Amino acid sequence: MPTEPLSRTRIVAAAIDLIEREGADAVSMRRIAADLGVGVMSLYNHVPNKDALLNGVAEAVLSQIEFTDDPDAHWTDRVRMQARAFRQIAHGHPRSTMLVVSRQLHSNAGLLPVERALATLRSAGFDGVDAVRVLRMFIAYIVGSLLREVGVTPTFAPSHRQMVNPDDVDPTLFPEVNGLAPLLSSCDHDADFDFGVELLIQAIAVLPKRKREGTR
Amino acid sequence: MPTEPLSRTRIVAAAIDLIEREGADAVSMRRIAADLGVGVMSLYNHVPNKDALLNGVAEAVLSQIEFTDDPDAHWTDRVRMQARAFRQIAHGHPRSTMLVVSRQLHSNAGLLPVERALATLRSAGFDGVDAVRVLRMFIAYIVGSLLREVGVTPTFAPSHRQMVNPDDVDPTLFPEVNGLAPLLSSCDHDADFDFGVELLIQAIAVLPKRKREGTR
DNA sequence: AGGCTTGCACGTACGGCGTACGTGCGTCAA
DNA sequence: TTGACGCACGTACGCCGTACGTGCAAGCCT
Repeated sequence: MPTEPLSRTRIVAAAIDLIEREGADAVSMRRIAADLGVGVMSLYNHVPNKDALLNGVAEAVLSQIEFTDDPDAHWTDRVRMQARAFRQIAHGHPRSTMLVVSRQLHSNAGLLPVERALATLRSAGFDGVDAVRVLRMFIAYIVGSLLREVGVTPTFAPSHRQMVNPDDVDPTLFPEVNGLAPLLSSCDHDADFDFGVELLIQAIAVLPKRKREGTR
Repeated sequence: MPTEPLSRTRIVAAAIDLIEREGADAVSMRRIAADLGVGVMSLYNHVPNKDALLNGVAEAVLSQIEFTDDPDAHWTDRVRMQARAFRQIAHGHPRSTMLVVSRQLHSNAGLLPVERALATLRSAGFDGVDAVRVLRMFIAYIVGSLLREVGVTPTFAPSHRQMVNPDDVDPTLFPEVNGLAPLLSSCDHDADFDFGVELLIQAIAVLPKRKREGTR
C-alpha cells in the first residue's frame, strides 16, 4: 500500500495536530517526522527550516477562519462579526493561537482579514487614516484578548484558575485585589470579549464626524 | 579581588542584559553563565530551572515600571497615566516585552499594577464587576499594542518596515490594502497608542450610569 | 582545637534538539 | 539506454537543559 507522499501541507497539518495535542513545546522536527512515520531529514525536502514550518502553521490556522460578511448589514454588525470570526481561532486552535499572533506573516493569509476590515470601515465612512487607526486598535484588543483567553498572558489574577485563597494576597497591601478576588479569579471569556467589542464599536461610532459622510 | 558572589538577582540581571543585547533566542543557561564568568551549574544553586529564571526576568522588568499616581487627579488622567506607565516596558526593555506579557506571574510584581488600576476605577465610581471588566479590556489592548510595537505580532502590513512595493500585493484582490499601503506600512506608535487609550477612556466614561455614583 | 554540617562553585555526562551533508533509489526525458 | 533529477533517509556536529557527584571553605557544636 503506497502511503500518501510527503508534502508541505501534510507536514503543517501534522504540526498543528501535535501542537493542539501536546502544546507548542512538544514540537520538534524529530517528533513531527515520527508522527508522520518518515525520517527527520525528509521534512527538509518540503520545508526550509523549523521557523518556516511554524510560519506555515500560523498561516494555515489564520486562513481557516471563516468570514461570513454580509455587505448589506450595518457596519457595526459587520465589525462585530469580523471580530468574533477572528476570535474563533482561540476555539478552533487554542494552543496554536500564540503562534498566530506572535509571527510576522507576509503572505495573503494575513492580508485577507485586513482587506475585509478596511473595506467595512471605509464603507462606514471612515477616511483612510481613521480606518487604519481603528483597525490597529481592534487588532491590539483582539490579540490581547486571545492571549488571555488561551492562558498564555498574565491574568493578573491572584491565584491560577481557582478561587482565590485569601492567604495568597496580603489584604493590607492589595485591598482592592483582595476584595474583588472572586471576580478576578473567574472569567467569562465570551462575555468579556463581547463587552470590549461593544465598547470599542460604541467608541468609534462617535468619532469626530468631520471625516465621516454617513453611517453606512 | 573577591568577585561579587553569585545571586539570583545578578543572574536575572545578566539574563535581561543578554536579552536586550541579542534577543530572547540568545538566552541559554550556558551563555548566561559565560557572561557572568561562572560555571553553568552554579546557576542552579540560585535558580531552580530556566523557566523559573525567565519568570524572574519578567517579574523584574514588570516591577521596574514607575507608577506616579496622583490620587487627586481626575480618574481619566490617572487611567491615562497608568496605561502609559505600562507601555514604558516596551521602551525600557523592548526585547523582554514578549516575556512579560506571555508568562503567568503569580507574584506581587504582577499584582501591584492591578491594585492601582482597580483602585482608580473604583474611585471613578465603577462597581466591582465593571472595574474588573474595564481593567481586563485595558490590559488586552495594552498587551496587544505592546506586542505590535516591539514587532513580534503581525503588523498585517503588506511589507515589513518599508514602503510597500506595489508588486507585493495584488490590487484586484486587495484594493483597500493596496490603496492604504502607505498608511499601513508606516506607524506612529506613540500616536496610535494614545489614540486607542483616549477612545477607551471615552467609551468607559459613558458606561451606563446606573452603577456609577459620580465621576471621581 | 577538632570534627561535622552546610552551602556553593564546578565538571562530567546524558538525552534531545536543529540541520549540513552525503547516499541511494525511483522515475522520467532524451 | 543513459543521464539527470527528485526525494527519502542515515550519520554526524554543535548546541541545549539539567541530573548527579565532587571538593572546598565557612560556620557551628562540643
